[in-house]
Amino acid sequence: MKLDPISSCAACPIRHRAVCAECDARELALLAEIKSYRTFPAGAPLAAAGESLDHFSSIVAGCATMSRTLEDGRRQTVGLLMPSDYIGRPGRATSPFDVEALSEVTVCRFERRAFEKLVRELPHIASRLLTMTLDELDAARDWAVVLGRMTAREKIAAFLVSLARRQAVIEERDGPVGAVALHLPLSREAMADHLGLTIETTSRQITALRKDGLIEVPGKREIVIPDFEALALETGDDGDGGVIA
Amino acid sequence: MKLDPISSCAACPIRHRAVCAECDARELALLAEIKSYRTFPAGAPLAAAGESLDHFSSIVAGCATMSRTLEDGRRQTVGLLMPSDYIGRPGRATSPFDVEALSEVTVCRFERRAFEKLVRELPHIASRLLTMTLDELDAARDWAVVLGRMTAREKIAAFLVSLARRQAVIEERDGPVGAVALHLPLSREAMADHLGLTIETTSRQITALRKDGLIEVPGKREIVIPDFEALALETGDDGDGGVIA
DNA sequence: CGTCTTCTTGAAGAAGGTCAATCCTCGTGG
DNA sequence: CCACGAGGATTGACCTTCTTCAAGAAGACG
Repeated sequence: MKLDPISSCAACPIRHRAVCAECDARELALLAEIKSYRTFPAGAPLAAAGESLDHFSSIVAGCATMSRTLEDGRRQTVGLLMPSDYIGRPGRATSPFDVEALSEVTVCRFERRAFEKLVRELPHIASRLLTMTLDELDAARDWAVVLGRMTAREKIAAFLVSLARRQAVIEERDGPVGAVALHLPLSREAMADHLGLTIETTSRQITALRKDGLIEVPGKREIVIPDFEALALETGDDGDGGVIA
Repeated sequence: MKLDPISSCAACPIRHRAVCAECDARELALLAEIKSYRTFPAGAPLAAAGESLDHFSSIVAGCATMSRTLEDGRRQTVGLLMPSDYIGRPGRATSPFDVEALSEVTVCRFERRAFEKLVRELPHIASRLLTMTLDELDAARDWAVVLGRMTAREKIAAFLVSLARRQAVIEERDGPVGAVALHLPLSREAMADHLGLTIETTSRQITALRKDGLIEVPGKREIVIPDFEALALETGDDGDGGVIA
């Protein structure tokens, strides 16, 4: 997906969910002056743990992982970045995690210093950034429950349920009910890293869910959930604490 | 620990780290008008998942856990709240998690509506809240690495290392080096819930670390780390991505 | 001094990891 | 058009780690 570098924010697919969501026309004009688009191919690094990160970027299109790799090679993905999610933060010049494009990724970005100035001077930016960060914090804590206490089967189910919910938001549909088709933006290996499992266990549990009729697997990167509520029951979580993301 | 309800913010132990840290004298006076202190005994619930939460509270003294319990009783702690940490958020009337006092806890709190007004009208509050939330998000993501990829032994080591670091911050000392004494604010069960382990595995790994000379255990709630760096090496993380909290 | 709670230790079992072989699927080139 | 090869995915066999179930020790407290 290519975007015209000077295209209007009005046509931006993440206009109403990204860090600019609360901005008015005047503020958007200020942003447009200093924003720039950049596209990365699948597999490209968008940031590296411990390295400098000079921009604050919002994902416009595509999908990326945020992860850390331990000295001996064990990797844990700590966030799956989808359109409207951001990379970087005001007040810090290095990234604590690796960020890697899963598919071709287009970002809308600001030079760090300039963005810090925006956060200081435009309350609509600061306010939206706070809301998004609080939401991300809740999501990260929800994910800790998945990583710490769920079985392999439940982890797979929880991941598919959360992915279906996020795709619904991105495509501006209602929350998933009944039968849902899902495209997986990750390989089995990336899923395993996200779930704290091995690739073999991930594969086996997908097969098990398929044999139990809870999912169909028409292609390696395609999942059909015939009954969303039934799959959600497999997570062991009654969901009263908020949406898992 | 009891605090005078009308005591001056100037003498507050979390004055320079809490959500009010960036406020000037004039702003503190505004806060003082609407703040109230409340103390909870050990074991008391400060919030319940799915229930309404009418205040934004900062922990002044004591320690609490933030957790979720699955339908079948499995529990995962998603955050260990220490002085200066906050409970609640602007724009949301219910808590996504249970919050429970581990020791006697004193909080400084604001009625939710009043706090939302503060966030809107005092940029120093909004800015500090954003910084704290971004830090919490990094910490939650760091913890995901512990939960998802570390062994039981590494989890215990990572927890003790992170606790030592946080205690140093709270007591306004330098970061831990060499020999460090540590008071555990949690029971073995609470530690297990935090680490995604059983209480038995937690106990066994503490014993193993003791037998290996990496820690001493003078009391059930007391740990001495004779060589902080040696224990940090047991976490398998080289720490280049930021402090684990 | 008993009783309750918390912690520790032991033995057995299960879940998931490791190692290894095989299978797709798709792109390439003969 | 079809054989070949490479990368990812699946499956199988075995093994390690952690959990489960059970019993006992150590404090804390009336």
